[in-house]
Amino acid sequence: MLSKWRKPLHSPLNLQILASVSSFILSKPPSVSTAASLADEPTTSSVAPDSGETVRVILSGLRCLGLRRFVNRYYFKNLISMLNCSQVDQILEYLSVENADSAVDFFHLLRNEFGFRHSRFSKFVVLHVLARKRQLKELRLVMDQMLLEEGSGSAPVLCELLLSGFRRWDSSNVVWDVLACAYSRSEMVHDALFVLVKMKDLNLVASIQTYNNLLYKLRHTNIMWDVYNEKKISGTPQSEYTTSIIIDGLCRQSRFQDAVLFLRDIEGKEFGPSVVSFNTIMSRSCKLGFVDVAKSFFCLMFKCGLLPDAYSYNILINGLCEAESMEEALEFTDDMEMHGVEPDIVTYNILAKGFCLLGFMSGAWKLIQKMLIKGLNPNLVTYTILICRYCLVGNIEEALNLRKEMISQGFQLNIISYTVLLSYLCKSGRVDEALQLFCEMGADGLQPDIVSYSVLIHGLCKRGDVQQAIQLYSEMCLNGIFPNSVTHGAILMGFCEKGMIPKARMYFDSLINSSLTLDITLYNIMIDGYVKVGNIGEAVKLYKQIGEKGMSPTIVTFNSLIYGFCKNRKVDEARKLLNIIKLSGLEPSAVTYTILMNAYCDEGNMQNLLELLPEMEAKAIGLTHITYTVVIKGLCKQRKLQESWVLLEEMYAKGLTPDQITYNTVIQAFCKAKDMIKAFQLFDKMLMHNLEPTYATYNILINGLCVYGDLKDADNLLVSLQDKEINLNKIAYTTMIKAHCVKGDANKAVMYFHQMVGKGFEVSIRDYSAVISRLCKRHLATEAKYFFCLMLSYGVSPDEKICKMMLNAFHRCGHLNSVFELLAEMIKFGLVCD
DNA sequence: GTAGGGTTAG
Repeated sequence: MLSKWRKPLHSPLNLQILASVSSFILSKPPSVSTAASLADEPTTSSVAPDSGETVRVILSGLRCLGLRRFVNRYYFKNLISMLNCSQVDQILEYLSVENADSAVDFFHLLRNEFGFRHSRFSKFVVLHVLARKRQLKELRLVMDQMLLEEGSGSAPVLCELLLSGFRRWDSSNVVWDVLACAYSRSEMVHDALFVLVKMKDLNLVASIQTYNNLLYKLRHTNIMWDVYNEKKISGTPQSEYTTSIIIDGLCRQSRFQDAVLFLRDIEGKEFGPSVVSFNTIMSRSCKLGFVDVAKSFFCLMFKCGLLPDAYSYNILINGLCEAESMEEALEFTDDMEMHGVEPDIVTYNILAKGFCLLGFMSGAWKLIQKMLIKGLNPNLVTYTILICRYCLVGNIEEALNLRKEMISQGFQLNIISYTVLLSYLCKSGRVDEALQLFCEMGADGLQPDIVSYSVLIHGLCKRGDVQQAIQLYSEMCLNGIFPNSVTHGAILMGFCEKGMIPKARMYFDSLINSSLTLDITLYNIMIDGYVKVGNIGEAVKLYKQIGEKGMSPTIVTFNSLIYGFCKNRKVDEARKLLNIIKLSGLEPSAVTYTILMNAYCDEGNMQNLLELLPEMEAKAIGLTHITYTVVIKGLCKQRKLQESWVLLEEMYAKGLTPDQITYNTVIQAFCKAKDMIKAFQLFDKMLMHNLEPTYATYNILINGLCVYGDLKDADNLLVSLQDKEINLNKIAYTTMIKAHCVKGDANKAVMYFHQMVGKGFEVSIRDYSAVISRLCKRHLATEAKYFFCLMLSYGVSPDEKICKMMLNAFHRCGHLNSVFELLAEMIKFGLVCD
């Protein structure tokens, strides 16, 4: 009864099963004594059927009834639910010979309806059955499921089992091959390589699909060549994808020249350059910014007798759009049509993005009209491109409206479109709205992924909510999504921003030591954390470690170090780093120069500051709005107010948008120059440009009026702001209080003090101290005493300094009773007095 | 082949 494809069963146990099974098939009921000898373990109960008997009874039932009817019988159902792994192994092994279809069905039935956890042996039995039946799709599914359960590093165990238990099974080659391929597909590349080595030992040949898959996964490493050479030796026939994967790999390894040589080398061979290979190299050329090179390859395709497909055109059009050569992109679109290749939805999306990049929203909309006329409907990508654009220019409301429109058009947003919205909500500080949207996403039935989680975790950390971020992080892990270095970077930054440097460092070390997340950005975040607290020493140590770990610093690394030296007033050291940047083959950025300029500005060294500008120009590094602000700050310091105003105008002319800090800088300078009229003109200009003034803007104006203008005007300004329900921070009030104290108007000071407390601001001993000290200086001892009592009534304990100030004032004003009262209070508070 | 996430400056 053994079929030809099947290895002979050799273990004694299997032989016994087989013996009993054949007797069973011949309709002879198995004797209890035979059954007992088949049991894995001695039966302890005389009522329950022993193991071997159960197996035989089930096999008998299956044979007589067929699976469906069998499982509907209560008796059998009950029996199945009591099966153990070894019994299932026996049943499946038998069925694989007798009735392959029912082996597979029985396997699935146990797993899906009985929640049975199959042994590796059972899984391999079914995999071999599927391989024999050439049911490759299902074979891959079962294999994927198996590897998901086995996890990384399981290859040795599985190979051992294949070798010991299935070596002579038919279709063993297919199972080995699918195993290698599944490991590769499931990102367990080392396991895939292990299987490949074992296959070579067994003289089994892997399929080209497996080789291509593995090559694809390894295309960014040198191991790619080992696999490629192995494939050549094994004699596996090439496919046209193999060459395009190699070319893609070389491009990704920044070996563009080698990729071109490889392409040239394979010309004329059986699988010479294909359209796919050309597309790959064109795509890479564009990504490297060499659109012209891509164009030459495009022409070369014709010369090689190949016709570009829609992909080729789209790649080139996309490259042209990204290089902002919109006109040429449109020309190629026409050319595409002329050559009988119809522009598809991807072409239109690429062009729409091109218009968006140039800021021509109207162009994008017109294009969509044209697309509709051609009978092509916008898809999710089209909408996402538009949402991105609205967000980028800060118009999140319009982006959210577009979401509503999408829903009304019957589109369900996918994870990517939601993540765009989440990201920009977080970036503009609207983290709570992002969390709300995140919930809506879940209600839409969308599972958040690593990117959407990371966006929110980052948003929370940036806001200082590390605790909540960690909660979300745990939730993510519980959902089976594992953090990557981007997620870790967010948490690390959260610790740094909170000033929890030792904790950040511990976290950092654990990440770096795991070597799975060796990432330069993590170094940059940690280095920046150190320099922000002034610890340039540790920052430099980490910088040195970067090289030791075989990585290279980026311009961000250097910028943070330069910032650190500047912060420690070692501007010369910082400047030296500028040369080291150039020696490391990196280019300084606008940020590099801005940090240095700011340091020179703080030193009052305008000459050095201004000398950097032509250097930037020579390197074609554009000034950012922050660079301008720093230059303006420098000019303001030199009281060159007119020039700074001119620069502000120049920014608009150059398409840069001055922000609140730019305006605050110039406004403050005009205040200091007692030119409150110009200060308020700038304030109006700011409003005209739809710039929301910050707390600092109001504080600067209030302080300006208090110190350099008329205090009454300051009172009026505060009232008018309060009338407009504009939020002010504590500094606005302390400024007013200070000014009135200095002027000696204690009543007004008291009034603002009460307003400040009424707004819920926390008032510290320092705030009381500031008021009391000013009042004491003006010999207003009674008023000072009022604030002192107020402080005690709010439960704020006095310190020695404040008491001494008051004692002096009382003495000077001859308030002897108050002196004694205060001394009594001081004793109560345990304050020593001489 | 088109859409999403991280680090630096005032």
